[in-house]
Amino acid sequence: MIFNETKTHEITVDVVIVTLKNDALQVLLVKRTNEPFKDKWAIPGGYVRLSENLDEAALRILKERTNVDNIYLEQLYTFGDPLRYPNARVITCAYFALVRAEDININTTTELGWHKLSELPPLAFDHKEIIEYSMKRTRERLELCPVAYQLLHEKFTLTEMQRAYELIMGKKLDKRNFRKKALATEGLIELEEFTKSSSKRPARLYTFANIKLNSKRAHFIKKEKK
Amino acid sequence: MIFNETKTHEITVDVVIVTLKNDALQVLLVKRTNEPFKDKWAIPGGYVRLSENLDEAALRILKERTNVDNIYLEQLYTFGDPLRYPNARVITCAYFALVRAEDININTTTELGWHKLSELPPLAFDHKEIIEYSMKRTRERLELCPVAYQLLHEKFTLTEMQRAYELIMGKKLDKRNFRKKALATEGLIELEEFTKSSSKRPARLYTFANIKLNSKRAHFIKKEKK
DNA sequence: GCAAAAGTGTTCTGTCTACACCCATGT
DNA sequence: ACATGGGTGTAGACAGAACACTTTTGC
Repeated sequence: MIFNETKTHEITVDVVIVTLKNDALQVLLVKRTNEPFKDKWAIPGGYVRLSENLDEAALRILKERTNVDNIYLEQLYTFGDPLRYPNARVITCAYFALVRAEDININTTTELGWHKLSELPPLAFDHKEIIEYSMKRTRERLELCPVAYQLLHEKFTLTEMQRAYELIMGKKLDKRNFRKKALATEGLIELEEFTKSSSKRPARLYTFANIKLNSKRAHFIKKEKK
Repeated sequence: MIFNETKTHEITVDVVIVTLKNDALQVLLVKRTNEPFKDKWAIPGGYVRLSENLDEAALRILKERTNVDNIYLEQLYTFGDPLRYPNARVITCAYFALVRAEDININTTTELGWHKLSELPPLAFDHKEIIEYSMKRTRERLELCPVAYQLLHEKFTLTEMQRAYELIMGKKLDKRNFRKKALATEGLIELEEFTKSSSKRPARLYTFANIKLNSKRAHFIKKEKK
């Protein structure tokens, strides 16, 4: 270890929290009340405490902002450009979480709220880059395992699940192919319940068992009828 | 930003440098001369300078230790357990590099040298975990694009390439299937040169064009005979 | 009875796997 | 001539893509 000029480095954790709301992917942003970037929007973040590891810091910050825990949360990437933070050297470890809109109980105010990914306001720091990178990684991840269920209600229809996939992947999917693949996904449980929609044919509801999300590939296991 | 207890955080970059040498994957280690972990081996690392970003820090440290540049280098993961570094809070951003043994010109001494991944000495800090994680990620990556060529000479035989894959993946591969896939890989160039081996049938040599390594998948493009 | 979303199979194409023999060279 | 590694093809299984009509309900 040769150099010793680290005294003014600081390290933060920033968390990209994405949900599905009003048929759009939305990210939780806070409006900054101080310089730098006063009045710009930013993803929630905070300093890492000495007593906690990075995962714990991300979970704590997420909990503080959204009151959500026990969710899919992944370290994304560490951003350390010297100029990313004006007048200081702040290195940030970015985390990413997909959450159910219904699990979140925040008072959305003028300083805290959901913003559609397609209509982002001006963002502080390099947070636009962090959000874009997180969606890229989510797309790659979604091809390997069905993380999108984190966005859905506990019970959901296949059409809702398909819509979540389409929003993340940014393209339309074939209904029959999607359902074939979805039904073969490990952990998907077919319920004997149906939507009681205001009109239209009722749709069967499904739920997800707790499955390992880091499985190499969504495996194809036939489920038996009850 | 709520907390402000970061004064004693320090941030380093550690680089896992792997090469192929004597028919084995080997990692470059330095012997620590100071406490903590005096006389244990460690992967090369150093403090991030205020003026450089994390990639630059990793490249600089790699250059200092190995005199190699212009290589495949990827940020792996940031390790920030409070107890990973005794008596200090040092968060490290781990990088990973595959290098050609022939490109490296280090004086291997009792304090610096290659160690087989299969016979690692006792390591300092959490460096064993970092090395294991880096190999796991390399395996995943290798399924998507032919990064193993970074380990090979500029001109190589398909058997050499296959051996590199087998060492990384940790399993035997079928010769005919491997060659079929390798020959279809984008960027592979078939040369009109052959090994002049001491005995045995000469083997055709190949080389790699500079290709984008982050392509989604090794594409299959037929190459024409010269 | 009609509007609207739910639900359902087959064909085709391409990739992956498994597998055994002949070839070219040096000695 | 033989030992050694170099080099080649095919058949079967499986996954992904394309594609259209019937069913069920509320109104």
